[in-house]
Amino acid sequence: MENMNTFEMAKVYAPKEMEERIYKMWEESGAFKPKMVKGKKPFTIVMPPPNITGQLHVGHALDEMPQDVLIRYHRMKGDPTLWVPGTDHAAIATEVKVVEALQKEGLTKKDLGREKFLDRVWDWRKEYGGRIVQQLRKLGVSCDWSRERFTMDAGLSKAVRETFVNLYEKDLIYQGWRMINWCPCCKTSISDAEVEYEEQAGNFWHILYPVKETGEMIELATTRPETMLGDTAVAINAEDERYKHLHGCHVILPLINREIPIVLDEHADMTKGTGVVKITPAHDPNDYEVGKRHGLPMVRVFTYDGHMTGAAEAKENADLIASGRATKDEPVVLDCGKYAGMTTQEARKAIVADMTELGCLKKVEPLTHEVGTCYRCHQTIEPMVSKQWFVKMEPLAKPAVQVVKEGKLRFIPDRFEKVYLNWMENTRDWCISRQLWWGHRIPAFYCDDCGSVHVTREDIDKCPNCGGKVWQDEDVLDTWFSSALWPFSTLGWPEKTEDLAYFYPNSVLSCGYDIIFFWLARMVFSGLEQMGECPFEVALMHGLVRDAQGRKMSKSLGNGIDPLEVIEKYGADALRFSLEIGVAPGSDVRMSHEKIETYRNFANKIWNASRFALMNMQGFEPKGVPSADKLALSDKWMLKRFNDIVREITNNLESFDLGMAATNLYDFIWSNFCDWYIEMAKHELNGDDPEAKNAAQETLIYVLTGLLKLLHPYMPFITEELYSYLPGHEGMLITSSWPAANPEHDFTEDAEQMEAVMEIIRAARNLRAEMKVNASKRATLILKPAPALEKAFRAAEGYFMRLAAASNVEYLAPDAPNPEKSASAVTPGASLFIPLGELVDVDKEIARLNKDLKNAEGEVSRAEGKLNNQGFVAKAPAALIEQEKAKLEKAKGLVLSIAERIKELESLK
RNA sequence: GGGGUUAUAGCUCAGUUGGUCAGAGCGUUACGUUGACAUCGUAAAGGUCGAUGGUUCGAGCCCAUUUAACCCCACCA
Repeated sequence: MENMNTFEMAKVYAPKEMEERIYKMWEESGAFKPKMVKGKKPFTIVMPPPNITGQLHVGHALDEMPQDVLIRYHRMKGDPTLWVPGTDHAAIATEVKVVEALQKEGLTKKDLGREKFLDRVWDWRKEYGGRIVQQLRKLGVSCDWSRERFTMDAGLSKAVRETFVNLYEKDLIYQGWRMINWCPCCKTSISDAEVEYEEQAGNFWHILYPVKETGEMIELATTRPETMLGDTAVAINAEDERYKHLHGCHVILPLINREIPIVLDEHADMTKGTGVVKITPAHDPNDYEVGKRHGLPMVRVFTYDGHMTGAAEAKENADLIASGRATKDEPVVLDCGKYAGMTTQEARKAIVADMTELGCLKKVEPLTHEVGTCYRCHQTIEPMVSKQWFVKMEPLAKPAVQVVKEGKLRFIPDRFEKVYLNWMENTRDWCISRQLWWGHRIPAFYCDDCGSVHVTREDIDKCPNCGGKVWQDEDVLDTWFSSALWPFSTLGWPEKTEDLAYFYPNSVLSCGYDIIFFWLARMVFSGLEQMGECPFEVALMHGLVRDAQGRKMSKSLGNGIDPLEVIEKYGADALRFSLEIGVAPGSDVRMSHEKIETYRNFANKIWNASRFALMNMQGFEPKGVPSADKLALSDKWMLKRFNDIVREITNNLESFDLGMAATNLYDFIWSNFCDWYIEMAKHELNGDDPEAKNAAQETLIYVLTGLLKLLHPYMPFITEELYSYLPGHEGMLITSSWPAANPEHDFTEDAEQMEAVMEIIRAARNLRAEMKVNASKRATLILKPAPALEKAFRAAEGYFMRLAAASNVEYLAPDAPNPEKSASAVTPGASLFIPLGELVDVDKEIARLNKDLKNAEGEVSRAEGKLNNQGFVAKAPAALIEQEKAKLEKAKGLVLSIAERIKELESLK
């Protein structure tokens, strides 16, 4: 490919035109597909599948970044690298969207019926499901789209079914009546993990129940008076002296005059309130347990859509019991009479009013308490007793705890290990059935004739026992049940595919810490159970995106950042970099347009640095690696520093310090490469020594090529584009090889000399700035160098002239008198003088030098203190002591030189 | 109630196993357009690393106590 004429390169980097073109080139070239090599360890990540309902938001961008960085790094390293993308059917979220769409047409789910409704969801999916996947491409994700999966596609549905049947056969899935979390808004059960607790203002209602045997009133407190109609006991503690006389007595429930027993139970805490607690087994998890201990009846008073039950529900329930299809575990439904049909909130008001009228309300005490809400719709959760399917967690959790304790699964940062273990060690059975239509239908078939239940891999229509007609369970599975299988279901399981054998277990799983319980934990035990191996070795956690003030981004606050808009304006690379740079693993990221702009500017910097390099390549044929003999001091310094940064970035990536690697790259490219090296190289490039020029060209291209490679995982588009312009490039950057440090370029000594030169340049600039010398006014730079460095300084004259505005450089012997009327400074490598004639004010000169002297003296006393400390000398490592000694010598020398200079100036006064 | 995170320059944050008189970006100030880049350059100002005590020759980093903010988990009637 011919080198691009640099005149065609725009002065300003314009991402918009190139990103789409480059992405298309990558995708069509097959660069995203792994090169499977037998015996070579692959690097695999599965992408957390975004919901098909999703619109790309900046949280997705943050989610993809660490993955794409690692994937691109490993691909360049030469590992067989696979990143599997896909989408999640998102049972509730999607169903809600489609129901809403129907509502606009005046239709309900029931109007359509199950089959037609599902057709509508698939239509919806066809229309919108691909949207998020197209949007992800704009971020530059380099996943293998040919392996894209969907949690509801045929293969994954098979995996779900296989898993369900496996667990059922092992007795790890069971069906039963249990206390579950019910969302009256979504009208489905949800798992414990899906309940979010919110602090809410509420009341403590102190109410009075009359005791039948003694006629006295006992006081108890409740936060939910509307549940009292479902009370089937009152509990006191057996040890409670206050109530010993009530053992065996009963109370008459006001409002409905139901007689219920007073039971003795440890749940009643003597130290809390009055020590008396009402027991509503059908609507409170604690009371449910108490009820089971005492064989109390369960009375349900709420409907599944959040109203008080009435005659209709009660009759239905009675019929069910009469038909024998209800079990003893099923609550009896109460006709709540005058309260029937009220919402629970309305009932609360009415019941409190009626109790007040009866004189049964003693007092109301305001309090704030944690209320469970649904993570989807944020409505209050009602605990209900309901027949559901559960995964038995204890046997599954055990190995999932083990793998972490044995270090087979490592969390980054490791504090999340504790979060994970705490959950895994205490988790309760997982309620997996959902009263929805969109999702994987539970493969359980019921025979009404013989009452048997059959869980099968293939659908059946006849009862295997009696040949009677069977019907399938109406419910579907929790959407997380299918995503729990993602690391192996996407590779073809339960089929024994080549992909599965090669890419399982995965290498890394990266996700936000907010889905550790929903997803990560469940993948671990599912992988262990179905595959016998932990699904990944490393769990790399990231945080949440916040706005500039640290608030969560939300629609209501309007503080969101639209990634598509940002990409349009600043480019995907700028967005990507701003999400990664300086972010410690697992911590939240603040985002703002200003921040993204900063890294757009960085992209522009690289663009222009490359433009500069290309402008200076006329007639240049790169040989690949610069050889030592013709290299200038600055070239050697650059090559040495490049070695350093290659090692540093590689180490950082290996240890998952992605934010650190980005910071290092930013600093290195801007400061070392652009501000220093390019500026110095201009001397050779514009000089009349063709060999020196060639060496600078060689170095410039070598280092620039390497830097583009190092930066590529973070800023894939601009680096790919620039790489294509470089002389000597081959193929695409995305599939090029990761740079390695070249030991022949470890020019340590030359680099030190260069640093001494740089120090003089800084000092000279400082002097000029302080003396307010116009930048365009050149002046003689007089050096009194340390003898060992004079040669290096003479070689660096061009840099002094170019970077320190020196008109010429003169040298003084160590014992020569210092020039008069000069601004001066002292560096370890040399004293420098800039004769500025009348501009020099001796008093100011002395003042400034005194400041420097003070600093140097401070350093001397610090180093001396250290070296005089017996403990330090005895215990510190030898290298450190040597270093300290060297520093002391240096500082002492400085003190002497500065003091001498001051003395000299004093005498001039 | 249990667990966790954070506290470093005006703002946002780095600082990897304790060892170069504490770093960056933005902001501020002063200069500056000499053909890569004003989406830029040069220089400067600015911090007793939340507080107290301890371990150590040596602490921003380790330990204890403490203050403040935030987060997660938990069935507190």
